[in-house]
Amino acid sequence: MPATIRDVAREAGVSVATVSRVINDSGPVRDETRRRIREVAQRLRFTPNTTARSLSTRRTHTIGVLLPDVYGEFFSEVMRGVDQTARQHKFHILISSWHSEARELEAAIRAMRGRVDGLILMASELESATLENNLPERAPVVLINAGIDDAHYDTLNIDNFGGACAMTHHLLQLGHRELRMIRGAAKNRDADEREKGFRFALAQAGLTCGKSWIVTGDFTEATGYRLTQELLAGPIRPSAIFAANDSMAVGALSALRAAALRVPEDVAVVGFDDIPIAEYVSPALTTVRVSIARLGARAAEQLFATIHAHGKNERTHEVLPTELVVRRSCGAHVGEIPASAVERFK
Amino acid sequence: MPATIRDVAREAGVSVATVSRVINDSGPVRDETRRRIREVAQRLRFTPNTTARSLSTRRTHTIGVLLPDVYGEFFSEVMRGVDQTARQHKFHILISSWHSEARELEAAIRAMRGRVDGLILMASELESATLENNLPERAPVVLINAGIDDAHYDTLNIDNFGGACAMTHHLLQLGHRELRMIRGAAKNRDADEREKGFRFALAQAGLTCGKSWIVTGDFTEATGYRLTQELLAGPIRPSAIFAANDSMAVGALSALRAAALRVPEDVAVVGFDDIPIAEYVSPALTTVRVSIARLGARAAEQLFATIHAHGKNERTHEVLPTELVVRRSCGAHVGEIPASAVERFK
DNA sequence: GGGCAGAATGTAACCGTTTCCACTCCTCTG
DNA sequence: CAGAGGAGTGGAAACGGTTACATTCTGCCC
Repeated sequence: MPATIRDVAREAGVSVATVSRVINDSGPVRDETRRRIREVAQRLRFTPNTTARSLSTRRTHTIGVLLPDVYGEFFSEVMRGVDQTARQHKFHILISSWHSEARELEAAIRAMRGRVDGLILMASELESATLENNLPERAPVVLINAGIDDAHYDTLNIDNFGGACAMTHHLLQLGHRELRMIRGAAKNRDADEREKGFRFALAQAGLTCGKSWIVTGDFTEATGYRLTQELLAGPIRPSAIFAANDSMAVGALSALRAAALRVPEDVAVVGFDDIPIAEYVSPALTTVRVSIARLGARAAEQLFATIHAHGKNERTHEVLPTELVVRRSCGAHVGEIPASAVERFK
Repeated sequence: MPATIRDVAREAGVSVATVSRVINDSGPVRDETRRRIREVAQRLRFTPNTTARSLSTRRTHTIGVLLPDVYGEFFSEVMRGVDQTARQHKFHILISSWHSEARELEAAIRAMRGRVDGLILMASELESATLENNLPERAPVVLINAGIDDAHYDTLNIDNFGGACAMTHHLLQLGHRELRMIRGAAKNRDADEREKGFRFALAQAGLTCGKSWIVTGDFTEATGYRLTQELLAGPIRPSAIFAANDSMAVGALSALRAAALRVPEDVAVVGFDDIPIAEYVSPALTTVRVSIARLGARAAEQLFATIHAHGKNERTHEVLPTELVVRRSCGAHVGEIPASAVERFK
């Protein structure tokens, strides 16, 4: 049975209030008393019971993170960022993922109630009402890549549109005209925006997006592979394939190799995300860099700002920039394989 | 201010005890009463305060997961498994990672105290005493890939030795004699065991492991790349490079390509882990499959078993088997690129 | 030396549950 | 019909902290 604050108080010959003051460095305590209490606490191996403390203070010192489970590489990177920031603030992380179903998401949100001081929610198919109904009134929430821009919540988005736009523009500049896109999962916000960027850039260049130019995958290597085969089976051979994420691009590379086509000479391939592997595949992948860890870190920072301000601060709506990373797979021949990895989180 | 059990009790004209009985389905309550209480609870949007509940029951319905942060791909896969299992048991997951320093690990363990009912700990450089000192007496703990086999804790390990052994044997059978290994981080248990397997298989074949045959990396693509360059700079060209994980193997492939060497014709390359990308790189990577998600799931299952048995059950020490996955990079030419991804977690 | 401010400390209520125990009705049994 | 036993319920004590408020010390000033 671990020691309680009362044990310490008794042993040190003081009241629990004084012990509490020493533990939390709140209120005045004479040096001598403080020293004695510290000594006793140490001897008794006293650790404040966090549950009791939470009950009393109504703060858990914990944030919740709710992620869709699809994103493999994404997942760990986001968490890396969140974890770093949380550690700085001495907060803990309660994590949960949900699997496609909206009802499951609701359950997950509800389950976090009372356990966390705030929530980071990554959900592209989310409705405002879902949140309202399942959260206690105005709990601090940061939405990552959410489908809604509710003024009540902080939001954080990746500049998917801009990134896709830039990439498409880049391909067009290289002379590619038979562009194809393997977009991400249906109804996924990231996927939608990347497609829009693609279309926009085409339109801007005065090109019409052919009907069969866009096919729908689900962000996995496997669909990248399969859909590339489909694209190759079409009447006109694509000159460039823009996969909506790197995993699918890797699948595409693989399929092209199997079809004995050279990249980038016969077909260019580009991706999105810049996952670590991107610079090591052959040819090194031209892609759009998104600092995923940064995303997690920013989300956490936003959340802590709101938590500390007791929600009295302004809501923010941030869009993280993306960066075009040109390697060999697009045919621009600018990049070379770096001998050392990029520091991925600053 | 959310409704409390007292509000419900008052509104329904019963005592809190009865409400509690209805909520938890404990003890007898007349149907009519139960109905009324349920109705009131719903109307008042009553949700039991988990903190208060925890304080009273001394159970948090939460498990802690402590991971080293190095493993990128690993991380998310382990969590996938843990999450799945935790969900089934209706438990929550408190997550934390520590960064290399043992002291940080201790702090992390202590921080979990009181917040969780049990702990999954992945730590290869862990000492028994560290645990004893920082945990409350005999809390349920499952150690993954721990350096210790303390009889007091459940342990779960990957058959690193067997896997590395099998892979080495495979290479030898293909006729390779100039083998090299890029081992994982120093002092890492996985790395150590894989190296042992490598050495053992060599010895068994009557070969002596040359002094410069083994170089030490840190599990990242970058070191795989750099160390391969080093190996190539040696007096004798390696005939096969065994990277202790797939990420480093990918780095190796990249370095060989840069050196204009063909894989597997000039040099064979094999890895360990079978991360998703492995079958999509070129050439597809021969590797050792480890079901990482399975590892997480098993760990969680063990933990729940112990939690539910209040620690009265037997400690278990399980070793998860590995499987040789032969693709093209070793030169055996057996594999082909599958069109659909393997279902990675069952 | 009395009065007083402020520091140091103590008392006890409170946070929202669970649960032990006591109590009241019933119903059944001998 | 007395008594046992069980179903249904309520009262109140935990659980282990925090904190508002009360009280006691100190030292200082006039």
